[in-house]
Amino acid sequence: MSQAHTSTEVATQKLREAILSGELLPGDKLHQDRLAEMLGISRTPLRAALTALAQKGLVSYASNRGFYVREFSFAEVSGAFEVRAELEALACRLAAGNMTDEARRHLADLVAEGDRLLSPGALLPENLADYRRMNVNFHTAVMALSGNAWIMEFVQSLHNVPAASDRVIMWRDFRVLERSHDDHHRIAHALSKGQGERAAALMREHITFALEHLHEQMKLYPQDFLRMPSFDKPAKGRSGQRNRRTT
Amino acid sequence: MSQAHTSTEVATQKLREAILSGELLPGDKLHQDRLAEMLGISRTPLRAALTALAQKGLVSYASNRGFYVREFSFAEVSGAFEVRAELEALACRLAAGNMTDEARRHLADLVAEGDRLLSPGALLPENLADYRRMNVNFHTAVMALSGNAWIMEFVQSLHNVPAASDRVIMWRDFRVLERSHDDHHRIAHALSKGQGERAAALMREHITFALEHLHEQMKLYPQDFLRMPSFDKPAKGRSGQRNRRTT
DNA sequence: GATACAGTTTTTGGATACATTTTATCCCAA
DNA sequence: TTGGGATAAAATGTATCCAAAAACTGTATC
Repeated sequence: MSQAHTSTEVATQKLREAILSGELLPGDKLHQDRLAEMLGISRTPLRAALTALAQKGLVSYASNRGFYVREFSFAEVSGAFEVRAELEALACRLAAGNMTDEARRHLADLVAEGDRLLSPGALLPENLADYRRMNVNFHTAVMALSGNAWIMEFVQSLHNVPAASDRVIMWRDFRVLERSHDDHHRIAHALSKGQGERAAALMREHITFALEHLHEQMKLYPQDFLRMPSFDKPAKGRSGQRNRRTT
Repeated sequence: MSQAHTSTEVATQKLREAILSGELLPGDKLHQDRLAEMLGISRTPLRAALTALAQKGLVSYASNRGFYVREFSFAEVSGAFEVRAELEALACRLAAGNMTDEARRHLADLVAEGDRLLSPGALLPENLADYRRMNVNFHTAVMALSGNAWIMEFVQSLHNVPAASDRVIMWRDFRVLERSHDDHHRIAHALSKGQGERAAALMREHITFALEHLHEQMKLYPQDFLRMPSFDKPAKGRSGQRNRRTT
């Protein structure tokens, strides 16, 4: 499947992965020479990749000063949820008018898969990745059904914000997980019946609740979020320089 | 005041202007050698600029095939309005809780300026630019007051879509202009009183109406939109190759 | 007359080299 | 000791050069 990709694209993808996976931490300086050598390419395609990621909001850039892994304030994370809630609610409103039998089936399948993954009464570690994928697919499916490509594009951007992503699953509290998945049930149900406003309201609540839960989790288990944006710092602080050389 | 800008940034800005002003038309091929020579820079910073603009959605890119000025379908333009309506409505809801006396005064000033510009009973050609600026400033001010930077960022992106921009003023029908400006009055009023939902509803209608009006204008004066996205074509058509060499 | 094909030309992608700016170091003076 | 400033070192921004890929052109063939 991987074919004829240009080095710039490969580098962009690798850097994106490294940032989203936490291999590169917010605030890290992105030295061009070192990174280029690590990736086995010259600085030209690397800079192209960095430029692209900067526009996409994953890295920050200052003239003559270079690129850094972007840091997000808690306000930005919180704001990302607000906007996501609104955009995905809009997606529901639009999707309700575009429902086909195939679409209904697709959503039902995703919901059923979630049921299956939660049926043991807990989210087993080996099911975490699948659940995550299912969750992403569900939200993506709704946005695709909306027929408005901007929604998908912007929500994708917001997924670059750590902790604001669908990828982040709060697996500690099973009750919360069940409730969240039940939202999916109800959203799929409402959409299938063409009830756009109802689905929109559910989706808005679904995402708003996720933010609230995230907030609580951050208070309960702050250590889980240490590798995340500068949550503890009030605004803009230079994060401690770490020596990372894990080839 | 403008100094110390890197040539990449200058090129990015110039290209953006050229595209948004219509100097470069959707579908135009962006030859690297020629553009670099025109701008008086080498291909390296030019490519950085193009890469940035590609991520921002102003130009499209295909590997080994180069950059083109992006073309938008009518569905995309229409979708841009939908999302804008939702995002700016959200901005109103949030801004209502952040109103200060200074903010109230700022909005009132902008509204008053609009009154002044419309007072002759028509939008005079020499006032067009000022009215445009006022309009942009009003919407920007509301988004800034929301305190959510994502809203501003995404709406800015949508302004890259031709005809979906605040810059585009429908000046033909003065009645419509008056009505639109009256919306500003009411939005500012509602916000000043902290009535977020009311302001949001007004803003949503304000923008939805703009789309509807655009649609009508396109039917009435199609020639005004010939230089715009491929509106007349159903989906993706190669726009006729024009020979443009107006140095 | 249209189409497929091969060779040429053009254009893009990437590597390297150079120029400019920023940052770090060190010395000296207050 | 601390501050300032000159100098050195490093990193970034840009230009140029080379390789690979695409597009173009003309010819031959059906």
